[in-house]
Amino acid sequence: MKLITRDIDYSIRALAYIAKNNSDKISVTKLVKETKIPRPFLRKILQTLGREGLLESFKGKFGGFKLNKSPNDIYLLDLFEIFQDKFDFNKCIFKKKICPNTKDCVLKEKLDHIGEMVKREFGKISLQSIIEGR
Amino acid sequence: MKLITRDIDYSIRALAYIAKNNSDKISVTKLVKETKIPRPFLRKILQTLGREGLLESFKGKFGGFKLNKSPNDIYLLDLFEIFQDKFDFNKCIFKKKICPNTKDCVLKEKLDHIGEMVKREFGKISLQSIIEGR
DNA sequence: ATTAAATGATACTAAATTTGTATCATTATA
DNA sequence: TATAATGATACAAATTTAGTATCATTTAAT
Repeated sequence: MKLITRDIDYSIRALAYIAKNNSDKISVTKLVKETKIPRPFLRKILQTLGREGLLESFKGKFGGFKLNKSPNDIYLLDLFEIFQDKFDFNKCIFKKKICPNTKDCVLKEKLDHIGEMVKREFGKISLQSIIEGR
Repeated sequence: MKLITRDIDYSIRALAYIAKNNSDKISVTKLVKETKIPRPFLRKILQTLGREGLLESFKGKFGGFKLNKSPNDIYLLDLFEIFQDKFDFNKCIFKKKICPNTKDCVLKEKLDHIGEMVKREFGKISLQSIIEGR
């Protein structure tokens, strides 16, 4: 079990670099040099972050990306919701079948509760705090 | 992201059934009927739970499994440690390579902290509490 | 003794998810 | 007009999770 996937790890590295240099537009080419993230994967990730409104993108020669929000307003939770949450944080393991152990679903309640707790913590971690290392 | 894998879900269902009928030895055949868990998978899981000391096993005809501990002394954390923890809860995403963003590893610290929190919660959920539905 | 019904150990396979690649279209600047 | 960027999207590889199969050993009843 990993709390976050690689998408999110890479997103943070990229966002952190962009945030530190936010006067310029930062191209994928630059980011690849700086972060060693595989290029096409990084491109896909940045495109997603653009669509989701975290980054502003500029096409054409000398194009690139800028933050679309303050690093104080970007949270790990945002990334989690973009990249992981769609896969249902804690769906019942018996997909469309009827769970034969309905009674035991207190477990689901408990896990949901823990899931919410994790998300609350993710909601406390801002990009700014990561950049500052606090 | 799933907080627990199917191994663990199945383990709980099986353990709960065994706990409720702990005067008898319960065979895999019986458990499959009751829980609809795929037989060979369940067998593998129970063998593991045996090795790990949660279950006592009886070979031979009319053999089966019994709890080796009180349901009050079996926690979700035990199952987590048996089935998931070995895969490194929160290992750095750059495996053997040097992480090019050392500074950003405050992130790892934060995630580790959340991981510990999750485990603490797992440590509060006993088999007994699941059976009772509280 | 023999048979039936169970677990032990362990190797193998399939499915799902995660990670990463490739390509073609469009856009902006020099 | 050439170049260097992003947008969209389909595809492929690697890893992890889930599930199967098989052979050996044990136990109880007949």
